[in-house]
Amino acid sequence: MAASGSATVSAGKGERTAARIREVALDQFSRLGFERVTMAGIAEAAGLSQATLHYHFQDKDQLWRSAMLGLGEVIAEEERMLDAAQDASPLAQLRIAMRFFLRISWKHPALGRVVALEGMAGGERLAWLDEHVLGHRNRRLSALARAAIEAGVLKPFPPEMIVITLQAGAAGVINLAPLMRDTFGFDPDTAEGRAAHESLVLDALLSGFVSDDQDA
Amino acid sequence: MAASGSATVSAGKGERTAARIREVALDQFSRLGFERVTMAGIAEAAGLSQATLHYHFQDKDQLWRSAMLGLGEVIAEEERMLDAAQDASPLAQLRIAMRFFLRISWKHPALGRVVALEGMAGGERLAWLDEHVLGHRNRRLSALARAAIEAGVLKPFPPEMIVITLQAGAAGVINLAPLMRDTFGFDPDTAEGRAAHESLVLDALLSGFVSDDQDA
DNA sequence: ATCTTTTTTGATTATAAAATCAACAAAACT
DNA sequence: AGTTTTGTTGATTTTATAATCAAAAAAGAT
Repeated sequence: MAASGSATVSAGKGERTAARIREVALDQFSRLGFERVTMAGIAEAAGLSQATLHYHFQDKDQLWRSAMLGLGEVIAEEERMLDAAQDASPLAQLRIAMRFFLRISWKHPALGRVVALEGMAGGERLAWLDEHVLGHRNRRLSALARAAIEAGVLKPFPPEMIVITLQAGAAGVINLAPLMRDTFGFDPDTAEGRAAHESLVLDALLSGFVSDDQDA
Repeated sequence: MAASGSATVSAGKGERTAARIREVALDQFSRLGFERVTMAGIAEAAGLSQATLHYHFQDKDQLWRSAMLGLGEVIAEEERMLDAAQDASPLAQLRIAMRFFLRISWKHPALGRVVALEGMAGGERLAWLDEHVLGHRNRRLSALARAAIEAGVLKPFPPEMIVITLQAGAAGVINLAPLMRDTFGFDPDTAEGRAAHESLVLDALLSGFVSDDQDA
């Protein structure tokens, strides 16, 4: 077990390598999906032997879960931001959430990718993600959308669909950056690209759902 | 080689089983991605032996390509529809394309899934898809968006981003139906769900990109 | 400095899936 | 009918990858 004579501050060697493994694993899992990723590939990218991975994580499944919990922390941060804005209007909170989603999605593109990958496939891994990482936050956003509809400031579509469409639309340009490069020779991941994207999401994507008699 | 004494009309036995294999393969590949799918699994679902698959298709890669060309035909149909509407305004053409995209996406959910899956991963398969299936159509839509922007009817964001956001947003509810079921207990794939979704895409998602001084 | 625990590794095993092949069956052709 | 071509299969080989393990190296404690 973790014996630490000195303070909890400096993470022992073991915890540091485990963290590095998780980081590499999250990147690869999110980009390629569970089965395209190999333990050997992660080991190589992390500069370790394959056996070391199995020392720190029982098996590939455990490593996947552990990597995903890293995303959980990012989402928890978003939720704290929403807590701080609880007095704002539902629409204002949604805008805050979307803006934050963009920021963390560019910083941790793994988030949107994982949602897309596992959200399509269904199955056990999705159920686990829903329970441990995504579900609470998505239901919270859905409740905000419902409140905004009831207040007459959002168009009356199923709030679940609105939330999913907003996220899928916002993540599209980030997730599909490889496709955009291939198809258009256009790389959205630049300073100007990100700025244009933020404006596009807030001033076009989101505003399309705002009722016509409101100001966008 | 294909020796057909009688007319080209009746596809020989070989072509019929090849078609069945392609059909099963497309469904599985799009749902699960390339590596989660096994030749044995396809063979079983098609009621054939694994060796038969290798008789009709050299290897798994060839089978994948062949299955993807099935999607190419669906897209070609969309392009013919656009050809027929060439005199309409760019915005009207985009609306037509979106409506058609929704129809085929609900009918062939493989399309959006494959785009999401390979568009994120990048690599050889994406490059192949871009060249043989997706690229032409996406660049065409992008040109329409650019024209609409120049005409002042769409907000001035990078047209490539607009096209990707529209498609990703529209496909979100379809692709992520499993997630929606897990998270919200909400199944979008019903008659009412599809109707609400079509309206959401055309009257909220797309209209968000229309300039404010235009009528949506 | 010595001992103990933690961490890492090379080599090996186990397993699952792709690919091959020789033989057999069905269809098409004369 | 007999012959050739096309299609199908069970059994086998090959290959890629997850998982294990005994031994070594490094870190930490006394």
